[in-house]
Amino acid sequence: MTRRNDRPSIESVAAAAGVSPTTVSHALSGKRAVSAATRKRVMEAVEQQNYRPNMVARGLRSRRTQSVALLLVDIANPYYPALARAIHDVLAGEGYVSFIGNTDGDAATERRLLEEMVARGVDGVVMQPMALSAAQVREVVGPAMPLVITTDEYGDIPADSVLTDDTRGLGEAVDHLVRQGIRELGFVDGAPGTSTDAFRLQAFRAAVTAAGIEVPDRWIEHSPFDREGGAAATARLLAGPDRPRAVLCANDLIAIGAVQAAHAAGLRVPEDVAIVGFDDIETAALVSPRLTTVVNPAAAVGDACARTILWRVENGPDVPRKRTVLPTRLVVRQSA
Amino acid sequence: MTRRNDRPSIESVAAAAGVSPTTVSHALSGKRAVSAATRKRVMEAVEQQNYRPNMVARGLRSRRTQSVALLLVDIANPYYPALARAIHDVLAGEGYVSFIGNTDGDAATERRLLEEMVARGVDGVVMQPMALSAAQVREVVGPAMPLVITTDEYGDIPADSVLTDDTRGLGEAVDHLVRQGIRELGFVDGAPGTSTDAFRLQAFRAAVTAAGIEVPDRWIEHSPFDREGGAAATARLLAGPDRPRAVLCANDLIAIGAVQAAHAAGLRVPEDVAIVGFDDIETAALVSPRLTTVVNPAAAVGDACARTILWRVENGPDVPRKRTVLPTRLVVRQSA
DNA sequence: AACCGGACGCAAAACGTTTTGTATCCGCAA
DNA sequence: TTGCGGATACAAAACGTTTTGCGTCCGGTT
Repeated sequence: MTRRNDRPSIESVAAAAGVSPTTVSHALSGKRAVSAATRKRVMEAVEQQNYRPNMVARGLRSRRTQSVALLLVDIANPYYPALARAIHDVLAGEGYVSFIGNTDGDAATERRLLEEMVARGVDGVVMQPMALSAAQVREVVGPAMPLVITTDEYGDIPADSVLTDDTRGLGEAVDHLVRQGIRELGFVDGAPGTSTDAFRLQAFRAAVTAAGIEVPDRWIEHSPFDREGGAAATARLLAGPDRPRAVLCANDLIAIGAVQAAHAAGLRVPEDVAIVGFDDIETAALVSPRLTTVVNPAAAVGDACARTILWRVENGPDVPRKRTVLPTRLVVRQSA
Repeated sequence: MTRRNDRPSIESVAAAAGVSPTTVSHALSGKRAVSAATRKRVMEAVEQQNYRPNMVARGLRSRRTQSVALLLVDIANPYYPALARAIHDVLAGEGYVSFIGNTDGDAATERRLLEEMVARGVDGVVMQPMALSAAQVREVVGPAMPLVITTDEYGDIPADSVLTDDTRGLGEAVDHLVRQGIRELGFVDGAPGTSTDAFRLQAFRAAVTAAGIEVPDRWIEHSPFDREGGAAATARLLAGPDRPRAVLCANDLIAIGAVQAAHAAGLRVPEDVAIVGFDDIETAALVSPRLTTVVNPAAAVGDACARTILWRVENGPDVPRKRTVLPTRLVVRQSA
């Protein structure tokens, strides 16, 4: 009596090939030598029964699940899909499979999702922590878990990281504006308390300082990372009697809102106020005026994350930490 | 000597609580009665050791992994993130975790990813098959696997399904055009051979027939589901001496390309040629002219997929199949 | 007093692999 | 001839749970 609705097991393959399960395992994994003739018989049995090893059993015994967790703030945010896609592609190429989770930048959710992933025995975690510090993340995943994070922090980060050099692209943007004689710059940052935002604002400050420009605090606004927020924040920025001649934004959605706010205020873009975005999501090239923006190389970031996690899985926790920083650059279109 | 770097096991919890592992399991799962006093001791031990059950061991024994696979064509396509997000949200609320995979609409990839997921013991699969038929998908996942698919087929589908009533929204679009006296309609369909495309074209034909309109074959074009393809296909459509007065598109990216092609041909939108999209991705409301389009309720689809898969997991393979069809509707903006 | 059934807890098997220790065989060198 | 080492294969343990079959205890009924 065969078990109903069941996939072939290593045992059934072994029986068909006239060998022990051990030998099948070795024939498939190559961990120990198996004679060519035996291997051939095994492979035929595998083929004929269409055997695929049960990965959960394998995972239990070998402590490798061939899976990694991808924990993003919000997959629906237009920046992430390209990143997720790139990660998925290189992982899939190596036989890994991806879990995905949306944290919403909430500490409790970040923690819960991390625990859920650890409990499932993922081989590694790629995460964009917002509420938790890298150290806190490290604590919940344990000291040996391969971990790459995409947000920067001061000091030593107990994980591998892949980052973007936001200051560089923002510097190009500031230069671009200055060359047009524009020195009155505003900035609409993301919501405070998130970690990206602090660093993007900091990058702006660095870029601006490098250009020898002073930006008054009243020209720095905060907004959620979406269009509505960007419109509202920009409206505030433009309401005062001395308004900036250009506003740089922490992401493209905010920038698109900024353009709308400028239009609503009867201002022309870029003639009256120049707007520059950040990320270069697909929409940026499609809105009107087409958005001048700093390109954040999402696919390259994803690619680097995936390669880094695989490298760490391969090499274990003791090899020194890797920190990858990818350049950003300005793409000039119409809005500035 | 404790094992190095190891999480607490059910055994260590049992020891701390002074009971057997069996009792801990029952205390946690509630499968058998445990006295209040014992349960309390167990819970305290769990708390104190911060015990989380190893899901891969649990999965091996119980054959439930609390995970589902989400197999989409391409997460980077702007329509999918909202869908993925909705699915993720309801699943996460029930303690499930999501695998994600991009099939690219390729038969071999669809098959490989499905097998990979099955091997990992997912509790269910939500998939948008493009190259494989539902029957083929069913065959690789086995007869008992909960399966919901989001593409329609003729005849009986061996899976639960959640679909959109594309004909309805397209009908609204046709009516909208007819009311403006426009009866010369073109259609830019997706790439032939994919399953969505066939059904969207069919929906267009149904809508058009219902309105008593005849559409000549030369006004029907095919294109990949992206902007470049849409522009090229529309250029072909508008090149002839008798061009349609309106072109409906199989998705918004194609429609955005169509607008560009119209502009490139020196035509005004919508005065010379009206353009209507499909999906209502976020970009649709941001391009210029703002796109009139059929809204495809991605979040609602995702929500329904997730609820359906959970329902099926709950109820087993024997309860009758469920088929959910969600309405689509026209949103009128500027392009038509 | 004997019986019964429910509540409670434990031991052992099972899930499907990988891993490790060991046995056998064979050829070749001493 | 003996001894030895490599090649090959197998048996058994292990991974960390859930599940199942029993046993014991207890209170209430006959």
